[in-house]
Amino acid sequence: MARNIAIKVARAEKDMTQTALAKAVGVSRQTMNAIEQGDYNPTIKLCRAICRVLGKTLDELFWIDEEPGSSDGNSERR
Amino acid sequence: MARNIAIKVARAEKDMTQTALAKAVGVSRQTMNAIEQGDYNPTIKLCRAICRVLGKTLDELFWIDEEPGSSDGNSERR
DNA sequence: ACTAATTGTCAAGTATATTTTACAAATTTT
DNA sequence: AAAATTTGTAAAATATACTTGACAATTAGT
Repeated sequence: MARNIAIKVARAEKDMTQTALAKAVGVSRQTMNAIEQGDYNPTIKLCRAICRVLGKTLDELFWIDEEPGSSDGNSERR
Repeated sequence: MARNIAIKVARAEKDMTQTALAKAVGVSRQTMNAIEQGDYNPTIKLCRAICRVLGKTLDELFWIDEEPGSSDGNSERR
């Protein structure tokens, strides 16, 4: 997939470790790591939890970062 | 959980049936229905697909609509 | 009122998100 | 440069998202 750098940045802003974020969000450290690594496809419930802890919106943390197919680098949506 | 009315509305705006949306998004009709019904917790990948087809953002379709716990009616976030 | 289409729901199965344990890189601290 | 913390990765087990098939309830069309 594609690595989620937005989370890494937001985490850095809050000075949290992956382990800390994982705990705050109620999920295993490996799961958090895998998400940042882009190795999968979390549940929206988990995404919301991450957003709440990091103080970001879904669009900020989970929009772009993957879904091939569209192929052109257009950043338009809606 | 809580019914997702935003999707129902957005679907109406596009004059699409649940079946049509399900097909457009590559998922079964029952799954789309269950999501509108709030009976679960889709994958973010699926949420993105729905947003693309309906021309809405993640925040517009998938933010509020559940997560108990907070209990007060405060709509603040971030 | 009748018919057809759409929506709500259930049960059993399959696919995949998430956990646990465990270890090797890499980074930070002393 | 050694020790300690953090991060990347893997395999096996468990929980849950999603499918398929089938049927009742509701809504829209005639």
